[in-house]
Amino acid sequence: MPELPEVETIKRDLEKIILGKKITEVCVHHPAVIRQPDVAKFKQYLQGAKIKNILRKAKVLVLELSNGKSLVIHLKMTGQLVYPGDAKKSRVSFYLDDGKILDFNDQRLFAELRVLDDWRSLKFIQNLGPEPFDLPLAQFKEMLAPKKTKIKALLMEQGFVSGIGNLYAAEVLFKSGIHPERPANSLSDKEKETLLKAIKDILNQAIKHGGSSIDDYVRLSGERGDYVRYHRVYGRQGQPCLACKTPVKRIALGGRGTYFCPRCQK
DNA sequence: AATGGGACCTGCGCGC
DNA sequence: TGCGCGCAGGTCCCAT
Repeated sequence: MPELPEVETIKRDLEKIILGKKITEVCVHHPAVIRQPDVAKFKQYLQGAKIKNILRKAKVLVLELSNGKSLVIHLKMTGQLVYPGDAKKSRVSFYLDDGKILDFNDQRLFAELRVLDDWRSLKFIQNLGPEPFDLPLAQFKEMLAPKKTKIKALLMEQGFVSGIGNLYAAEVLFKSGIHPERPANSLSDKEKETLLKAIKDILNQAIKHGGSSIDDYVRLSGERGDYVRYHRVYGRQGQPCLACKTPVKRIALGGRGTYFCPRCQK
């Protein structure tokens, strides 16, 4: 569930709270989430290291450490970082030199934790398309031109643009008045412009409100993200469109729940 | 090349 | 009450 705005929110929360702190001990309660290297080395590389820098690439968090290595975290769907934690239902607990715990939770065990020498060389990172905020309109138009794929599927492709998932894809298409099944190359120049603006606007607004707490996502403090209040279509099937009162429709697109207004989105 | 489906997992809410 | 089932969606992988 965490998409760009949620991960960015966590990143900013982490910067305020744990930047500069030292990891004194790592307790791995569920080894499945440790993807690289093995658990013993994972712990060894982290223990005693200071958190020197925190960054986000698409939906991935990177904690650069004083020993030159990096802790790379992909929360996937149900991953959470919580501080201060109590190590009760966490998959991994990071004990910090302030005497408190940074807990990593993940109900469904999809998340991926790695310690790497060079996070930039991770294949997933290498394959990422541009971040929407760094994307000029001319380039966006060029990128869409040869694509026949349904626009919503394309927006969610991390190699195309990075950071957008199912929820924000639905919201930006509603705001743009574009039907999720439109072939990407059928969008007019005007629509492409509207769409890129909607992407930037909505992601920015969502960051401003600390992201969207739908299922598991919470901020570092455990607080919920407030952007749910501003959702127009996501999760609202059968309810009246906030613009025209037509019931919001839900279809399956690429196996994903897709919400849209059949009247406002053409 | 693009699309669809399954796999990875678990907990929740639903209908019976 | 309790069971089985579908569903939730980020990403990879495979088949068509």
